[in-house]
Amino acid sequence: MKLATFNINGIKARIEALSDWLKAAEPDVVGLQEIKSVDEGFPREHFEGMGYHVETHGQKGFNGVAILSKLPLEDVTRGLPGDPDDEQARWIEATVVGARAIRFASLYLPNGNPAPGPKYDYKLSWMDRMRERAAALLTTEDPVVLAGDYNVIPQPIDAAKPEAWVTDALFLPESRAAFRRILNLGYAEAFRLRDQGSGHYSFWDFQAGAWQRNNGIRIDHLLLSAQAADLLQAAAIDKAVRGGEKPSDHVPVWIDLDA
DNA sequence: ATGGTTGCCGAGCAA
Repeated sequence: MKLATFNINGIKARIEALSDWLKAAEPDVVGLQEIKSVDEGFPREHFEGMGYHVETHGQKGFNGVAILSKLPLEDVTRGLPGDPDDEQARWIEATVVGARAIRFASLYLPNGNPAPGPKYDYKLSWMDRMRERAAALLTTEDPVVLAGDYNVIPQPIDAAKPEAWVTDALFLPESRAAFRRILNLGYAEAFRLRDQGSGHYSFWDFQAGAWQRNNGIRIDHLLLSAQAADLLQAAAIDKAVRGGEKPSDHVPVWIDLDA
């Protein structure tokens, strides 16, 4: 089973690019981020026509997450628990019903810039809440896959120019420590499990020729519970998507599970 | 330091 995460940066602007990638890569399950659309505005029928079940958790103008799945989705929940006043659409969960059920989340972790400030406080408190939810998910029997735009550069090797990010919310020690605390619950970051090398990125800024200079960062991750990690066959980044027509600033990251 | 770009929508905000 091929499962992916893809921050598409606006579903309306990315219908073509996303559809082209779906046809080429044929993923079974995709977590989307930054759909930047309300649920009613999401082109659900288009992707249903391509053979996917569609579940969305959107809001007007920005944020918004979704799950596309060729297999049926059950027990869909929307929103990250822990703060009833949080109205930002950044989390959706569902159980993928295949030969083996998999609990899958699509998440859009807050950017947090500028740091320090209220946006950074929100990022860190959101990560606390995510850790609580990630811990709760480990008490179930099913393999767990937490896929999304984490807005965290885990290590210096995950940036072409780590020195340019030292004061950025994506790379501050507190952000990286909060990410490690989630891993330490018992999650493995899939790409790092398979590849210890440097120079692999999932995001290149639209500005300042970042793509042309390969000035990227790796911030899109799939976290696997032990049961999921045991099934891992492959993990990869579809870098070439960034060079396509009207690309997102992120590219898809995917895993293959023996499930 | 600044500016550089894109998408949401129709003015700035978010990234």
